[in-house]
Amino acid sequence: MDDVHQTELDAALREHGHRVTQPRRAVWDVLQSAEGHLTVEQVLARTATLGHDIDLASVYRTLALFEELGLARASRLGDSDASHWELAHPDEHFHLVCEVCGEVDHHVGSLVSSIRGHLDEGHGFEATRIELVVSGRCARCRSAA
Amino acid sequence: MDDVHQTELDAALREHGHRVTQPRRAVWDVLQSAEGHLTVEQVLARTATLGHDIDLASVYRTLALFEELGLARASRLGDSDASHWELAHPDEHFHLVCEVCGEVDHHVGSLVSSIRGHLDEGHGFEATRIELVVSGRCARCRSAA
DNA sequence: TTGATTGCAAATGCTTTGCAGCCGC
DNA sequence: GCGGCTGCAAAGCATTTGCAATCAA
Repeated sequence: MDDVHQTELDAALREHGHRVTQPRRAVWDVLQSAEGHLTVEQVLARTATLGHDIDLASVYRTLALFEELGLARASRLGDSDASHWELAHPDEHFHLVCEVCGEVDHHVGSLVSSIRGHLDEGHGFEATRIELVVSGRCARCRSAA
Repeated sequence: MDDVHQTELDAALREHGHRVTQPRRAVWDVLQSAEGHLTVEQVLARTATLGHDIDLASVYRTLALFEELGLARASRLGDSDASHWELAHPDEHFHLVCEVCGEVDHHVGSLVSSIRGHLDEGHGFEATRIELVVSGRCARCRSAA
């Protein structure tokens, strides 16, 4: 698909002694072209659309590897049991989940990093991972009501 | 156990047309006397210690009811699959999970409400529920390293 | 009495794992 | 060729649900 992105994947895998395989390329492609969050099932479905016949277990294993390499991130959104995956964007953000329309919005801002700083200075807690999920009603659904 | 607390439970249940049953009293007792978070299995174990023989499914149903009534709250902490339950304290707080010692700390402060205000004013998003889980290393484990 | 609630057991849904064969290196 | 990866199927967990018996009101 996108050779530039594939090169990025290749480098990350090789750097840690992992092999570049077809399932890993396919999952990577899907994450690159996704506009938001995808469940594991959705990732599987999209690889199938691209003509790949990958096993569900491999998708799980691939996503776990990507997370370990810092390439992807999982979030528990809303009341769903399934994890939602996205590329690990360098900018810190959090999620706004609308309980009415179900839309998940990415909120980029200084909030997350200010939380980190606040904790480190005030309480000596070194934050490795900050997971912030806000549920409620988005502006559109509020005005529609 | 504590009659004052039981009265509180009775009122909340009756107000919504629910019955006051022995399993509900028992789960309520356990949550009251818990110093932190409990998994469903832990709640079950503690009711057993108190001499009650409750089914696991009933514990799930009871906790779900308590959440619906605003009496309890569930959180996904750390990398564990199981939900962790606690009483719904009126003050907003979030959780600091130490990846080294596993301790979960409650952090009370203005951070959560300031998040709510920020979202409402700046983006029209009405936050119903704010879930903030911070993973990292607590001060003690940092100095121990 | 009467219907909400429980216990029991089976089912569900997401995720993980064991293992033999395959493929990247 | 070697060893990491994959596909397949089965297992593992947390959680939910159907249903008959039970118990609060």
